[in-house]
Amino acid sequence: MVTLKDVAREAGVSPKTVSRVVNDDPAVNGKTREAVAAIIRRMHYVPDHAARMMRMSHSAVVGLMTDAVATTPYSVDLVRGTQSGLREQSRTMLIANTDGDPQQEQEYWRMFRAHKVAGVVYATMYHRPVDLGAPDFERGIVLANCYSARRSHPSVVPDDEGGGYTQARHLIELGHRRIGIVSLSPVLRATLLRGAGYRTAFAEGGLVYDPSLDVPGFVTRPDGGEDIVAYDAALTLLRRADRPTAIICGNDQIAMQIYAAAATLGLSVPDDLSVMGFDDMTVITCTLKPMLTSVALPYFDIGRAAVDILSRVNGETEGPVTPQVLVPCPLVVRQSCRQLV
Amino acid sequence: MVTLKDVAREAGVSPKTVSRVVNDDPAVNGKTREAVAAIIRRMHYVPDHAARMMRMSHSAVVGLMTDAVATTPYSVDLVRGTQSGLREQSRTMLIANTDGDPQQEQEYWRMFRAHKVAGVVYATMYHRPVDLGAPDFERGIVLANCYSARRSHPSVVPDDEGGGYTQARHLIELGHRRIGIVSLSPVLRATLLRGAGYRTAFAEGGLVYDPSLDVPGFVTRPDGGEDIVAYDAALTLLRRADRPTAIICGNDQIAMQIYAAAATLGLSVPDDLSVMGFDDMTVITCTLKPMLTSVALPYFDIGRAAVDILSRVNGETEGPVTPQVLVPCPLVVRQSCRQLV
DNA sequence: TCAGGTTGTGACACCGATGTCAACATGGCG
DNA sequence: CGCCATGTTGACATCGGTGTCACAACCTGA
Repeated sequence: MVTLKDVAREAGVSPKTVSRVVNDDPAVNGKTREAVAAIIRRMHYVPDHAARMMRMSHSAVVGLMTDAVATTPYSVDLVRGTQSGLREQSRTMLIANTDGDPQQEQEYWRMFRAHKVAGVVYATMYHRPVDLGAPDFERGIVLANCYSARRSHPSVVPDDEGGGYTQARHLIELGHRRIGIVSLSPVLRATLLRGAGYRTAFAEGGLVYDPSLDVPGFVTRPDGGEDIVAYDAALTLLRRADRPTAIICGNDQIAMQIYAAAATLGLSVPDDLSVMGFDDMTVITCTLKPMLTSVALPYFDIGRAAVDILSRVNGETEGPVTPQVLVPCPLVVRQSCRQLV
Repeated sequence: MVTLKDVAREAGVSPKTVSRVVNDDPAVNGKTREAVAAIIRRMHYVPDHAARMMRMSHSAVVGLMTDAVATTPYSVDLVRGTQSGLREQSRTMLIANTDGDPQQEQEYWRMFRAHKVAGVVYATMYHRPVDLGAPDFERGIVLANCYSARRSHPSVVPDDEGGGYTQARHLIELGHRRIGIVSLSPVLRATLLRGAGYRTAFAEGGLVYDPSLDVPGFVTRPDGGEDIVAYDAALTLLRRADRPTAIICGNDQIAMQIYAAAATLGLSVPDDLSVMGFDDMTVITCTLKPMLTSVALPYFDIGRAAVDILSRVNGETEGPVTPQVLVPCPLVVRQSCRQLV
């Protein structure tokens, strides 16, 4: 390990002066600065994070605590967004994945304290309320994709209601009047919120909401897992005499099964049936034929926004700390929805 | 911050004794130990990671450097596996995502040095050779999903050749004699290796390898991106008079398009056509109707193995340091391949 | 009873950086 | 010429732990 002292000795100055150069302290003579900087480069000196942190009493690392988000394909973008935001602050990220186990979570809170992380982004896989207990933790905490029922921490969540509205609105604008819905599991908050969005759009467009056209595409097994039943649900919907001309899906996987059901019945997407996805998982949306129009779940932006709020909570950045940030879910138009004449 | 000294004062012992209790040093009287432990709990004392690290000169954190692996749905399992392995060693993980940018990578190497990480797992999105340059970094480095052309670091890679063999072998055992292949981009190492696996299995089964049945499902655009063309490729294959009874896919996305092509031609999977995926992305494999038989890319195991090797490289664990570990790609049988009579 | 060993504990220096404050050189001004 | 402002640098203490070594108290066996 090359240390500050080594550099100082080599440069014939005091350690403090080297420290000044490293930290861009203006109170250093130009000549001295360059001489020292040259030696730093030559010796590959890298300041010791631990020592610095000890002296400064907080670190340039932010903790990311997740239940499973970091490890499911659904929402890795949240990790990317968080990292991207941190990079701009020259910070890095310590990842803790609890798998939903409270004991692991406890451990990781201790770990974060031990590391004196500058703050924590607490993210969940599903948009849902959380109760953090009292993780005696002094620095800022921001919730991502979840929110505190007791409003104890600021949160950043996707605008599911707006997303639902966007899905329905787009189809209505294309002239669809009979629109089926194959939703996520009814227990999810997202389902509830998007439902509200559909109704608003329907009302605006003068459509009546028909509950018989609104069916779940996932069912919960007794063991807590989920089974996708969108294929069968779609078959039922599409065999009706008054079958819908368009189907709104709770996610892109459901859309995949809708495509399959349509194929089974000899219906063409989008000629006979328009399909609207949700999540915008490109692995699916860009692989389906025709490519799937979807509404993106803005995980990347959620991550970035969370980091942003975090630095405000900690007072490192100017700006108000809003208790909840709603991140919009943008429409991504591809080829699966057609204009009705 | 509660410090060691605070606890010591409260307990009426020296800081060193508290330190001993924290570190399970046996040279502490039982009574003293319990008294101190009680106070530690009461005061919520958590040892300062930075101070400890400074004194001990290495940390309990391992760096995970990735080009994009941490942030693509394909391989998050690698992150999970790494974490799982580290957890058993009571370690944690600092994540660095370079997006393939050498400058960012340079920065992150510095960052890892500054953090004195105990080692680095260097993972890539695609199975490929890498050249690390000379990241003057003293601690162990293990490559995951990639390997050093100059054999300068141990690596853990998927057994693509074995995976290809498994795909072909399974279909041959089911009685298929005409097998089409829709592969990944030919520039990928995986494509090459799996091709070798196919041939071995074909030879063993007495089949002749017919190049006209082996077509790429992805093409590289001039801008470097990739377009999936498996649908069209499959249509061509399936319109032949002597159409194959089974198709081996380079990944599960390709399989999705094969399903679509089959549906277009009125062919049923698996009655008229068996389809074999690769990767085992459950988002796809369990959503397709019928569910897709695939060969799993064992990212989780690769992550775990990498951590394992890393602790050997650093001499923390007994065991040989093998220059390259091949992790098998297991067959996951579902409903898309049928036994021919 | 005493030499020699074991156990339990504390004093102190040190890891590598930075904040504080003092010291020194320089130059301008009355 | 004396004095103060300004610019530049270094000595030293300090952050929170742990390694080293000394030391006291207690045991053991001759």
